[in-house]
Amino acid sequence: MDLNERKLKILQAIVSDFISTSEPIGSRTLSKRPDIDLSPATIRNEMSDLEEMGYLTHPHTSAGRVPSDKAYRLYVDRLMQGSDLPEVNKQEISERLHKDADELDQTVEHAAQLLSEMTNLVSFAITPNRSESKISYINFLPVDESSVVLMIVCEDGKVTNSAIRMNSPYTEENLTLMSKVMTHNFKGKAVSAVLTENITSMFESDMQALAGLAGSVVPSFMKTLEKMLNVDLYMDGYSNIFRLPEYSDVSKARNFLEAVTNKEQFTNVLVNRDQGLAITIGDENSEDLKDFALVTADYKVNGKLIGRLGVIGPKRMKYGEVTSVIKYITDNLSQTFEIPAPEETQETEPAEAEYNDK
Amino acid sequence: MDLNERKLKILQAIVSDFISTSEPIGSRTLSKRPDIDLSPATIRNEMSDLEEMGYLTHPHTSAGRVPSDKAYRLYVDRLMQGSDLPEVNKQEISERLHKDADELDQTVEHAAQLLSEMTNLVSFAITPNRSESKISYINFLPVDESSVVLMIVCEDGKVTNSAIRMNSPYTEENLTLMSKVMTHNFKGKAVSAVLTENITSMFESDMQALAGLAGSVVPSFMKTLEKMLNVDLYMDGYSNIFRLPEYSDVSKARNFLEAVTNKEQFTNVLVNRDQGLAITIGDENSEDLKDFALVTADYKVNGKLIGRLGVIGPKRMKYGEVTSVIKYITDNLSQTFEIPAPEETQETEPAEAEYNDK
DNA sequence: GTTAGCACTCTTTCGCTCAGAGTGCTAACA
DNA sequence: TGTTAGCACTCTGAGCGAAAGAGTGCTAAC
Repeated sequence: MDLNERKLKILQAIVSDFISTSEPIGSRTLSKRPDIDLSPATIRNEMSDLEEMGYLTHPHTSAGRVPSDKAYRLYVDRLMQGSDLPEVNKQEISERLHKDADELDQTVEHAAQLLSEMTNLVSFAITPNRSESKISYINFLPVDESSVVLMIVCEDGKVTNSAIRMNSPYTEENLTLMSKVMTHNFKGKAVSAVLTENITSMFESDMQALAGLAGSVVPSFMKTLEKMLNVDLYMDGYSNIFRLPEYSDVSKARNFLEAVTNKEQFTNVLVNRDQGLAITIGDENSEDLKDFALVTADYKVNGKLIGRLGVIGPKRMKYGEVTSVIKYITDNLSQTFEIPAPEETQETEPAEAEYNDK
Repeated sequence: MDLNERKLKILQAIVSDFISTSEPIGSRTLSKRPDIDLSPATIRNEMSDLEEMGYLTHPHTSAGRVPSDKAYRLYVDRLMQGSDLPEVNKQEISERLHKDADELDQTVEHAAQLLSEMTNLVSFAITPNRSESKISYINFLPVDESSVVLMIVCEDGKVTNSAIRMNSPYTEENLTLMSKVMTHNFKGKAVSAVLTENITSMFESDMQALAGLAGSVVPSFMKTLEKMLNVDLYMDGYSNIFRLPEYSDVSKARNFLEAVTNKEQFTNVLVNRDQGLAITIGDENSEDLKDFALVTADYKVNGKLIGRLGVIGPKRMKYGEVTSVIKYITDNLSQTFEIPAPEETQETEPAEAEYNDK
């Protein structure tokens, strides 16, 4: 038995109808669609075939058909038409992303908010692992007698800092020296590379005076590097899911929330997805997410992967709309932060003028 | 009619029974309690009085009594016995908070996690507004030709940084100069004070060369200061609420989630609470939180308010347990980060030894 | 002042029926 | 041979009434 044109047409109709209604689709309903000119009986035969082939299931004998995970996959790969985003939405996205677009992190949060609003699903954003970021410099700054701040600046401009409590007194000169020694040793190296080095041995060859500081500083330094390997997860729109009929059962809603608020586990899932636009449906996901579908896309700046944005929701998701919103937003993000773009930035002109004046 | 001893006893029994069962309490149930030696009929009379006085309500004629907000308030103020935390729990709290206790922010997140686990409620933590933090120094650091990082260090050791995209080329010397000028002007001043100053005018009297930089830098500086006024909100345990029978109705659960995930609004509520241990119940809260109870407590370091931790849940909350957990955790947090405490910190001894070796 | 008794109310649950939706199969049709 | 009409059958879900259970309020007696 093969998937001929007619079967595909019926399958497509079932999937898209089910996506919008979340009700099992019966043969009579389908036969009324203008694009399907077949009698209910014929449709029933085809449905029966499709069920045998694993594309449809039956909640119970006298219910209509429901798409299987396999059907969603086929739908996404071959059947759905990628809806083009209405111009109004495009405009709204652009406007809301450009307003306050000076800080990447904040803009990404706005993007996630926007995404959950426009899709009515739960959205998320992660920053990539920074293990391959190169260190630009390292600075220790005095705070008070017993604490200093460690600051690590990467070549990509990302700054990480953490407070260090000192076990022994320090002088500002020692701190400066420490900063210089460490910067000298680690500048240009990737975070992951530094983490595997034997740092303490480094200080033996260096100044004796620093050894005292090193006792307090090195463990904190290592911890801070490890902290840089963490992926930040931002989520939005939790309550959206409760508007969907499939979660009118509280225990289902709770399962969803539990899967999704287990940050560590969920982050792990997100980190390990394919790059670019990735859609996973039902059993393509890990066990705890097998009732859901995820759509993610990456945004890049100057070709470098910066982060990942996406949504999670029920398998009967408007894949076409969702992917086009996500793609539009990630593309927009990428453009906004593209660096070699010294075009017509109107606001800056006064500043330039001021500068040239003097 | 006054609240005599017997009425109080009955009221206490009703509130505490209702807290643990969430079922309306009938006169017969109460009469079976060993500590209440009255017939159902007598209890009914008292209940009727208590209802008239506004402490109890009736879901319908043939249902038992349910405490009103007023009753919860009385219960919290006068009737409940503050349960002392079992030693096991105390130990667990101490252990889990001290593990990895070098970074305050992270420890606070752990504390909130712990809190939601132990209370089975939704927990949250906020950092205080830093408008009165004093600036210690300001630093501009080069990243690449077109971007620099602005770093503001406060006297309390908190560091805020943001990326600035430069509209015009800069030299490292200029950056350093800029850092010095700004540090000189703002050191020791509170963030809120700096925000009201006319910064641009400051530069007129300063170096001409800096004016060019100022065009890019000053707006970002102001934005960063504003960012410092933001209060961070961390939340945990969303899914706990779905285990409670009162949220078996999805629409109620959704209302809860919506009230609580509206970060801006919810943060606002949390910021404006009384200091110290604060309990607000039902209509003591704002309209959108009128079905819930909140318990919050502050943690301080060296007498200075550092942050606030708490839970939100149904009004029938185990106030005794919850407050003792929260108090124990906040006290513990305060102690952990108390600075002039160079006592027996065992973990640091190896480091010290290492130091003495050399 | 307390209590037993009783009529009354309201909710919840259970079983039942019935309508509706949909299927699968068979037989007829083009 | 593929398509369709017809029909028996299945299953769900809504609606209904009865009955059980919980609890009250009132009255009258202790």
